[in-house]
Amino acid sequence: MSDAAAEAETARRTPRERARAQTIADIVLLGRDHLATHGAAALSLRAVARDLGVVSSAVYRYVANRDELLTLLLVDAYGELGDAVDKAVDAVPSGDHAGRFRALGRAVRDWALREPARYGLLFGSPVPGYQAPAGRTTMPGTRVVFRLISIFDAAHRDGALVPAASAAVVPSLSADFDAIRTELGLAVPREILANGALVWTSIFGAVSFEVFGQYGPDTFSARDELFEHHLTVLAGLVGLRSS
Amino acid sequence: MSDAAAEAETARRTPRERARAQTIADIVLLGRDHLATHGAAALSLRAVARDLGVVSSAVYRYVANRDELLTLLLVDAYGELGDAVDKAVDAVPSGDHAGRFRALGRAVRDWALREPARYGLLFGSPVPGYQAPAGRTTMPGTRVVFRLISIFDAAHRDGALVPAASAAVVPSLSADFDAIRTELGLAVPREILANGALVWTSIFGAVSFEVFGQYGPDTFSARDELFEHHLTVLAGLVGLRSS
DNA sequence: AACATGTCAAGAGCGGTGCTCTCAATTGTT
DNA sequence: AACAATTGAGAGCACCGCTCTTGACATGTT
Repeated sequence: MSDAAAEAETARRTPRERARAQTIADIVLLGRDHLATHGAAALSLRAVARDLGVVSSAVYRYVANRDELLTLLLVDAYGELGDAVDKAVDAVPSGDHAGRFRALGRAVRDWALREPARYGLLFGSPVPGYQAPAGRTTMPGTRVVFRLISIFDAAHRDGALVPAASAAVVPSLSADFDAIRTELGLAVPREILANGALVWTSIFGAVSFEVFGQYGPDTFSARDELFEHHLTVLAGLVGLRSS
Repeated sequence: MSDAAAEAETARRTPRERARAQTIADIVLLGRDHLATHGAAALSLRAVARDLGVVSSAVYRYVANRDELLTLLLVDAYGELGDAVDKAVDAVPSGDHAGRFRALGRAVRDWALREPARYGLLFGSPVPGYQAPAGRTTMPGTRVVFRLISIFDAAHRDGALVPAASAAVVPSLSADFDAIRTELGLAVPREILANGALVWTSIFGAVSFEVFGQYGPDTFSARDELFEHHLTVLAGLVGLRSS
């Protein structure tokens, strides 16, 4: 056991620390509820304190300020989305790359529709005055996109990507994608990666429109089918033949 | 002149009404500034009153409540975005359909990057507790998408859409798109329309990622080129050959 | 010119928010 | 049992949205 782990273990041992960790966990849980029902911008420490059965100033013993709670909820939501995506993707055989892609897209959409307020916290307009601490949020925040890229890369290594007539990538963009390729050790060519970036943002564009109510209430009655159709088209953009 | 217009003209005539309209316009202007700097959720009537040089309760003479001001700002922003898009599209010859499509996409992105907070109000997470009155917002809110569709339709009528191997549209979706086609009097086939819906959401997905800071600060240095590349790919989805 | 009407800004006040500080009580440790 | 760390409570500050009342002002009519 490492020193840090041992220290953490010791810290967990004392009843004080255990109680403290439990209280923080409760606060996050209550904050999650409050966030889901009232939205991110309306998240109120006082309301959390009320639900916790404690006076407002007491929660500051456990959470530095509102931004800190927001950060906790952010990593909490990122983690849950990442878990949902991983579970959905892992349920599809590793050889079925198109199936895994579709599973990822569906998992994102399903989670977003189930948790609209938390999705809004992650991918909606930034909370005014709040800047997410990169050190604590980039890691959980990049899980899903890394998973998506790994699907593309695995498909490419398996020779499962049909070479499509993809648009050429201008030199300045090539530098960006080449940097990503070397950093992540990818074999997939940069043209696919460039289209993959569009696929990535397009999934969230479609999901955001649905979650944020940009489609009118009546324009689309077959929203599941619409999203499935979009997934099919997007899969084609990277050369994934639908299974 | 219609009765309503005559009535409006008469109402405008009285100095009282003129002053009142001017005050409301000032409030919207100040609210726009406040929105741009502090975000939608932090929009404060008191702050607007301060900037107006008036006590807080006085603004309620002109604007019913915070939601009312939000609605005014919403239609104001929709109008400005629509104007920017129309201007950009009209600057391209009507026969250059691909050029008009790209102009639309660029106009949306440019406006969004110029006005991130107002863009967030239109296309970001909904403001908690606020429900936009459909009767006043759907009309200005659908200008851009109608313009996009009209570009697709004009290109189709000109025979400028190269028939691509587009995915088949399932029956339940066909009903939705056929309803749109008849309602708007479109000649473009539903397969193109289905891909056009994806193009529509994808543009906003890409723009939202950029405006809301979902790309890390370092992942893409050539963002203009990335968006141009995405436009090229998206144009191909509806069979628009880039000019 | 005098009056009645309509409109306005101002102020007080309600309950809510984030956050800080002090003080007393509880708790775990020794 | 005594000590020290930790905790909750309460008061308080400045801000918010919103309502109501009051007094001043301008307007249009008589």
